[in-house]
Amino acid sequence: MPAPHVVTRFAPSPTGHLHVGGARTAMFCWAFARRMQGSFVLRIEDTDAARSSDESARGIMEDLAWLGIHWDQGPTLSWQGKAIGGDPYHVGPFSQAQRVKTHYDPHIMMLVEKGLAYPATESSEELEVERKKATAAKQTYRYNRASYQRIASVADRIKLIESGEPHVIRFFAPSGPIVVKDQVLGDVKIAPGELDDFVIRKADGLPTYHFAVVVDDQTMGITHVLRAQEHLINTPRHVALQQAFGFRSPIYGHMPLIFNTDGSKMSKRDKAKTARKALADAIAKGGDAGQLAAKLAILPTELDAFLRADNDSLDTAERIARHLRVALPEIEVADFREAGYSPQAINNFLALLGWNPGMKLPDGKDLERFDLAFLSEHFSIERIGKTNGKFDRKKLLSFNGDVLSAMADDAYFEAWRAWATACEPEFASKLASLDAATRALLVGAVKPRAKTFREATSACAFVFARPASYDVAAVEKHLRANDGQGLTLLRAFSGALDKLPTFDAPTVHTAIEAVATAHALPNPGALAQATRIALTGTTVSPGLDVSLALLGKAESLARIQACVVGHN
RNA sequence: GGCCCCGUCGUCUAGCCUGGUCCAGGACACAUCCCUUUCACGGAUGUGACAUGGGUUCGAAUCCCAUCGGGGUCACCA
Repeated sequence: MPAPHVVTRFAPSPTGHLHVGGARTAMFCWAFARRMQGSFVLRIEDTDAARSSDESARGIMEDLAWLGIHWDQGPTLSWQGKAIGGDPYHVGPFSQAQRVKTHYDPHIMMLVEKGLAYPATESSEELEVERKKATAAKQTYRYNRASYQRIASVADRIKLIESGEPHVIRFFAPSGPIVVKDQVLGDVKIAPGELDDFVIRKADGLPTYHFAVVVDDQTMGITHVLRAQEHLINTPRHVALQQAFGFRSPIYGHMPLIFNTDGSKMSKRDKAKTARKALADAIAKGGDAGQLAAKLAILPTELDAFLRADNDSLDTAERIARHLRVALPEIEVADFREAGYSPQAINNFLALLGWNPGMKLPDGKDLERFDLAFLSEHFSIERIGKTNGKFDRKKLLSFNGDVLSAMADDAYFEAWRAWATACEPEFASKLASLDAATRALLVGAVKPRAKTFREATSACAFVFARPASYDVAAVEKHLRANDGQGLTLLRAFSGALDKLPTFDAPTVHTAIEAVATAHALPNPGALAQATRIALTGTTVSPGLDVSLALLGKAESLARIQACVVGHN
């Protein structure tokens, strides 16, 4: 099989979940490969042995698969009965840790033999001292090539490398200027002397990112590198290495970064921050820290440390959030997945953050809503923007609401159930137990008032559970006021409902109006609100007729009865 | 601080390359109104931006320069 003329890659390091920024990078790489009828590679950059894990590599792959961003080459993942990945061009393996002896070491030795790389024996601590000195003197630190000068011959260098004495390998940086050809930003020139002799192999024998990337991009035939702008500054190093080897440089495109709306970095620590604030508020309102710790099953000292921001434990944050019922911000793709977002909305929103099709709809409005299929036909590097973006959750939420409400009722129900099966198993079994008519009624009730599946779930929670308590202010206003008018109406309504031969929404609707008219109400509002309180404990619910029909006659009457008795 | 990147409504952006059709268009958010038995959905309307200052030009959001502002990066992390 001849190699395709366009090969892109997404190369995450498996040190956590897939970040939304990473998801966007992957999507653009995927889309460009599709558009050019090329190939898309997934490569796992696990050269940081301490922080990498197979578990997170697998999580990243699952998130990508869930988003619909499927790779043509890379580690294989079986997903919904299909296999994603594989090695059709025999360029694997796709985990860098597995390429050390076969790929990196030989290439490193080539450079050493050419005099373009050399072992260096300074310890990290020694270098740190030098760095601090330079900073104190307001100078830019650059490695001084001491080891290069000290061991001047290639033969001696090889001897040192083979001796087992601790060392790193450094690359002898070229003295000329480096130009990075970037299709998003234009040519970026780096002056001579800006590059120092960076490390290409660490003391543990693993290559650094800079080195592995260059060798892998070459050996995997990568033609286009799309990545975040934070890597721009690294690119001259990669170009310098490519030139040392005589490799052709791929075409680069550095994409703008994504931040929180307040301009801060979107990171996992945001979850800890949110939880910490909630905790501080709870304590300020008179909550006892010791009791809280006990309820959370956390050591008081631990909780205290968290509160003082001595640590950002995710586990602690999640316990606090669950207990205090606050929502932690979604940061990673997995978070959005659990919150009941649809992949299509996430892809659409992310694609628009830094790219734009630049097309108009027939009515003159901008074309903004599209899916992966559209991207695979229309994506272009030229239309990637240059300015950093802020992640506006409200817009994503709005997109998600639109995607969900555009789904046919059956499809909606199936997607909802699939989400619940993965994220809310108890609720999933409740959904599964419903008959077809009730399902349709439920979807109709919930779809327009929920922007995520999690919201849909809480919007219909009342169907599956009687009110645990009644909203005090609402009871005062809608049941007790006017000499208990609400309670009187409830009794009358209960009698009317009891006499209904059938209990579907239209029949119930007629009954509501009949009772309202009989009591000379200007509109059914007073009756409706009283009934809502009886059914849900609050004044918020789907349409009252639908809510009653959903509960059924017996359950509706029981709740009204319980409410009336409880408030006499 | 050095080096590099960027600067259009609160946010994401269209327009910029190829100056006039832009007293700058769309989307989300916000506000008001309509619909309505609540909350939503839906419909209508509105508020709101070319960072600043100089050039070039008959004409500049669009070209040039400077200033200011934001960001990235300065590891044996990626």
